[in-house]
Amino acid sequence: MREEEEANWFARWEEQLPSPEELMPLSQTLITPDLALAFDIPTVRSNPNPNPSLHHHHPAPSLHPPPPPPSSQPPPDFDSPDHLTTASSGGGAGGGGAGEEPARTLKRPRLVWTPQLHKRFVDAVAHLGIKNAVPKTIMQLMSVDGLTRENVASHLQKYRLYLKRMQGLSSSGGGAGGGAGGPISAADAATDQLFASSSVPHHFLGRGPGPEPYMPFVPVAALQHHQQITAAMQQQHQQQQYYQQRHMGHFGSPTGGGEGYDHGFLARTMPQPGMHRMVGPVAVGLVPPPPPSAPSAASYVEDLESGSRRGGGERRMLTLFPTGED
DNA sequence: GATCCAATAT
DNA sequence: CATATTGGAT
Repeated sequence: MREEEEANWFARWEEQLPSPEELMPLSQTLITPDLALAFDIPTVRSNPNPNPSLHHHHPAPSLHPPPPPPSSQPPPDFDSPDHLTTASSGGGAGGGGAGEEPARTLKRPRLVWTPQLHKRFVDAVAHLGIKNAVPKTIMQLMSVDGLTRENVASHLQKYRLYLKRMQGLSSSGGGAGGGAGGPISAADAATDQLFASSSVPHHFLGRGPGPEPYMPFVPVAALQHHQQITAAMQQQHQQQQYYQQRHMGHFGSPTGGGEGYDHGFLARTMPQPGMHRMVGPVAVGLVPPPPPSAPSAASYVEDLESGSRRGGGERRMLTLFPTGED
């Protein structure tokens, strides 16, 4: 019964995990020093990112915004491509960038909730239970560096609306896609793309207060590290995407086949075949405080997927959703 | 004071 | 439309 369901859930979960190959392909290569410096993330989220023994490539974009002490220069981050409009800073400039003052007055670019991020979000909420799923907690569980409570709060707000909407809708189609392929698939309005694509934990709907159903435990793998996701990572891509979206209708995706865009970055590490792919919560030194009646497992952790799936024909935004649900 | 939440602004 | 920001309430 319920256990079975959960078991399935788990199974599916694993299936969704990205394969080692998809793991960290690009990523930091695009991070510009500017960007790195630009991120002045005040939050005290830990990010001891031990950085896996990556190849020569530099440590992950752990854009740890170390409070730039006055006497500090941008780390010699190897040469990186410029661009990435971080803003217009200065005026002009162009060229080079120049002013290096870390500008505390920098504003971070809008966070873009990619399916990957959203998934983390949903999983976190699911594991926390509606009760404990408040921005702060969610944020902590997500362990995404750079993510702020406000970011989560905002998204949560929308997410709740989505759930609510879904509650009232059970089978009648209102109009949108008309077809109901399932209880919730009806919602394919452009609005829900993100949400619709992600699996909504059943207990969410129609569920009020009450003890949480308990999610499957997650053995806290004391495994090594997995790359910590940083909002910055997302942001990089986000920026590009956002930019392109705004300025170009679609991406230059070769119709028909040319993929040409698979960022499967944001990966999780630990390809150990045959072993469960659970990773420990990144924040090893900062495990979220056990909420009053928190779900047993403090670390649920989950995966990230590569967002490259264009089925052939669909002209949705690029990082639409991959999860090939059943 | 912190944080949640809903509303509102960009 | 998706996020950010603000304001009121807890």
